[in-house]
Amino acid sequence: MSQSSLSAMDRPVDKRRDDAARAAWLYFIGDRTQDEIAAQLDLSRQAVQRLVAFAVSEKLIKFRLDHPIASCTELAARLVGRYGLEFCDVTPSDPEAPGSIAGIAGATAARLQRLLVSKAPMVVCVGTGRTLRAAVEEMDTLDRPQHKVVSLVGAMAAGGHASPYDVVMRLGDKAGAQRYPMPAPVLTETIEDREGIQSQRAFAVLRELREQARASFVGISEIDWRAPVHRDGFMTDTDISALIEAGAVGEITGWSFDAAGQPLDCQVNRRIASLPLEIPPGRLTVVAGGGPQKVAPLKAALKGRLLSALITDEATAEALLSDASP
Amino acid sequence: MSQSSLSAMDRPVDKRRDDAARAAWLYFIGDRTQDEIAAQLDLSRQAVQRLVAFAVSEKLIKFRLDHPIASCTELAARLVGRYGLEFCDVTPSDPEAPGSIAGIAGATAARLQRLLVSKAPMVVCVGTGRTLRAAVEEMDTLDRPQHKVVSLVGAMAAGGHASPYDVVMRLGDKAGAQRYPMPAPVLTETIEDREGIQSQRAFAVLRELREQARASFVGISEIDWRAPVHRDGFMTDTDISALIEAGAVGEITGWSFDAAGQPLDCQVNRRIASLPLEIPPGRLTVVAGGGPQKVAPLKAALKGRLLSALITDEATAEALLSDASP
DNA sequence: TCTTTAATTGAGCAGATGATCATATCTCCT
DNA sequence: AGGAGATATGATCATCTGCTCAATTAAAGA
Repeated sequence: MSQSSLSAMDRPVDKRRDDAARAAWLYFIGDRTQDEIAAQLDLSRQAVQRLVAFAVSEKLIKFRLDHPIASCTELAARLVGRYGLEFCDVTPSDPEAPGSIAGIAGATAARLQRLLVSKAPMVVCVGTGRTLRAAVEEMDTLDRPQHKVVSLVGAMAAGGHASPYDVVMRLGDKAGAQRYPMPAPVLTETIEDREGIQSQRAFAVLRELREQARASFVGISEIDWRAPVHRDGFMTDTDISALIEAGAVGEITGWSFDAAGQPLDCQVNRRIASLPLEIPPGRLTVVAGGGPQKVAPLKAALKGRLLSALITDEATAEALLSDASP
Repeated sequence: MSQSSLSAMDRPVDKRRDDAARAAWLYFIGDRTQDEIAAQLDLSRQAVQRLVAFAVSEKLIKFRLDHPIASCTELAARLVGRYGLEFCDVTPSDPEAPGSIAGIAGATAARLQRLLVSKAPMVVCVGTGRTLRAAVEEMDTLDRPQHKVVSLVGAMAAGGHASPYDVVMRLGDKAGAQRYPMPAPVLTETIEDREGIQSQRAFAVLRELREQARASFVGISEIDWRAPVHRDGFMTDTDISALIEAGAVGEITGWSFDAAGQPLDCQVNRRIASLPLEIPPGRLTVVAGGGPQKVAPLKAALKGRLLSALITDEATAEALLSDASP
């Protein structure tokens, strides 16, 4: 008495996603109520409600704003002008949720997408972190095996466990591109360890690919006792102490810099295994990030010209333009 | 006692769109309730409700499905196989609203977008009609002054009044591209009229551009007493009678064809001022359309190889694949 | 086979949303 | 200035949606 077809039964997971996509389509694009959809798909209303929620949470259905909000545009223009950026995207922000990265992730996704849809083979470098991770989630799936996605930074802690915020692999999946992860921790135990790891063949490949890269997308973080690199176990208490001592205010791909945006010449930075922090002219270095805790790092990075393009939110943009020095 | 800035007052329309965009952003992307948004923007809850509705109706905010629904994919593959198409997109359809073009418009918009985002200068030809018009609405705004958008068909009725479904101008606006409308009615009074119009300089330009076109996007319609060309006043009762008499089942850019997809050699077609119906190899001719009334025309057009790519909905795709001949 | 645990389902409800309508406000014309 | 018509606003209510919880089913293990 089974009503289901053969192919439907052996792939229950895909079936669920299919149904969710269909329900969400009818709900958002077809503009029907959940009751109507339930009748059409022969389900209960709540089943439909669950499918729609599932589709939204899995991002089978995507929302995109296609209207330049004047105040955001203006902030972006001022940031471009003041810091000589290639471009700057400013998304609205939710005053109630200052740490929310939904908007920044969406805007970053749009930039990544625009770059990667093109068919001419291309190398794109990426860092790690929650923001980039969320951005990749927001992208449409592509199939571009001619492109190469290269990691600027390892996704392993010294202990050997992987970060859940690894970006290369996921971006590789989303874009259908070749993936070049970095087989190294962010921070090695000793300088000798770092030299050992970096003398490996795989590292030379990464360095070479980096030379050809069209753009790099990286996150940015504060250096303090709440620093993500610390929370996620990439750096120990000792490391953080040393960095704070040395005047670090933020880091990009593991490299710590001071309030003037100068990379620190300290013991910790000497053990960082990431590719060097450099923005060769002509190649885009896009920093995506926002939230109160990232204002100081961003201000420093902008001063030190550690980036050539910025994606942030309204509140952060305002803070960056306010003349109050940190 | 005014709270508004100078720039906000002199552009009340943009202000409203800005607010709507912001409210919609907070609602769909920020995932806040209308009450919360009202508190943040210092408006009443209903004002927010209206702004969100406005943003949706004006398509400031867009919904997009990013998941291949298995049954649609399969139908598309079968259509590609049977008719040797370059590609075929099949969107879900709403059984309750068989004439709805929301899905087809979205899919067509995605194709147009993908084509026009690329920066290499490009010529794209378009027809007219409700479907294409809706598709253009769904597109993101672009700025590509290097591209040229060319009309395959005039947007004027014999009486001189313009069709509200003109596509070139709107697509030109959306894409920021150069626009080449056709300065002619769809159907002229006499063959001499047509020859006169077509001997004008502007026509030669259109013909030339057509040669360079990367792709053409056109609609399709039935020829009967409910035909859009009739309803919109492009063709008279006499014309329709003659076409039905001659065995017409559908038309593309004004050119009527029979059930085998052969363009008719009749008096009406001899007075059509549109550019000729031809699909040169290597150049894409995309037909977008769906709904019960378009099944017969589509079947004919597919048989006659009048198209090289198809964008339609699930129900139409099923009908096209069912072996019942018309 | 029986038990335990986990996953699914639908009823019920509280809150969120969209529509209607009466009132207030604005605009344009005389 | 006055008034007709159009437009915007907020109160009210019906409907829609999302959540919780208890019941049921399915799955895994003893």
